[in-house]
Amino acid sequence: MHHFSTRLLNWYNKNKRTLPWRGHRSPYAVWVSEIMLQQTRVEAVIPYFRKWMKLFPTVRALAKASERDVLTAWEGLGYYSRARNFHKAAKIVVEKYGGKLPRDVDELQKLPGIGRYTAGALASIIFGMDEPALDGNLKRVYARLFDVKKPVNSTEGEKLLWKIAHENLPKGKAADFNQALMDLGAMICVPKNPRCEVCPLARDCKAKARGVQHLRPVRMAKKTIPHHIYAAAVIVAQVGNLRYKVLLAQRPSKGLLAGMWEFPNARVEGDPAGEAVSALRAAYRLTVRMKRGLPPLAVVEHTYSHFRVTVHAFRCEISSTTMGDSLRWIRLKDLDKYPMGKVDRAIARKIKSDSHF
DNA sequence: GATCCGTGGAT
DNA sequence: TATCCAAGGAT
Repeated sequence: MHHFSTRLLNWYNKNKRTLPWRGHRSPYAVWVSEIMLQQTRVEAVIPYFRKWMKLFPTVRALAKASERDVLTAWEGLGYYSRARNFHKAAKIVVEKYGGKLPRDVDELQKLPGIGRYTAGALASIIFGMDEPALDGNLKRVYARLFDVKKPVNSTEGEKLLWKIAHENLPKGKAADFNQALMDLGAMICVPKNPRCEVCPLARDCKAKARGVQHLRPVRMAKKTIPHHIYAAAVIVAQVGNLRYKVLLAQRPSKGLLAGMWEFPNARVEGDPAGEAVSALRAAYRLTVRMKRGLPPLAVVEHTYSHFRVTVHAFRCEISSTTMGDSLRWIRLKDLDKYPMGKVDRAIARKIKSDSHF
């Protein structure tokens, strides 16, 4: 009985996905891909990867870029701290390592945005080092292959899976092996309805032998997410002939959508139209005025990781301002230069397409 | 060590 | 429509 890695690597040679960062000569390109792929699907990453490599082709180019340009390039990808950490790490690599990634998993892991998985992935894929890289795909595949009953998102389960990953790593072949398991997890050993009929490792799979592949991996239940309603103020003022400016607010440097720009908004409990003015006034100390009976300019629903929002964007005016530091007038045509989350970008697009402006 | 951090595709 | 969950890391 051969080890399953032989069958896996044969399958990989014939069936591996062709991805923009594969076979790339630049270690930096692999680094870009690994950061973007954290908790993010390949299809979502590909267009961002191409754009990023044009904007910031090298570590040095990234290190020299402004944070706003970095965040704007990341806009829409989510988990924006990845962009900030990557930017910081690029600067460190340029200053401390002469622009080259260290060939050492512990040193790699010290860089912001690089944890245990990414360090292993970079070490194996870039340098061919014998390091496992346990991501969501490998956890699922291993949980089935070895019929792991411990929850994969528990401390005990993770510890066991890393042990399995170390023990099964074929020496000298970690780069292909790690990526092969990722491709297998993405194409064959998928979360729901795994395609065991065409799986090269079906004969090795303990969960399948016991007919419980659908019950693996075991995962600890997550709590249900709350739903909140927000009222956002779209405050537009005319600057000149056919020229307008919009009032935007910059979010705090920590927490959700840290540092991103948004339309001034406040949480409301019930009827958004009825509570908007007082909520916005309390939140921003602006004297806001809203035309009565006017429907929202846009209603946007969105789910974040841990809660859901419905945002009603109202046309508002301000009669007097004691503008806080976070508030700023932005010319309508410059709206794209200010990185926003999905909800506020949707509102921004709505305004720009509005024939009134 | 549990919680927070975005978005979108699949089912 | 609602739920799951991704090439995880930081706090």
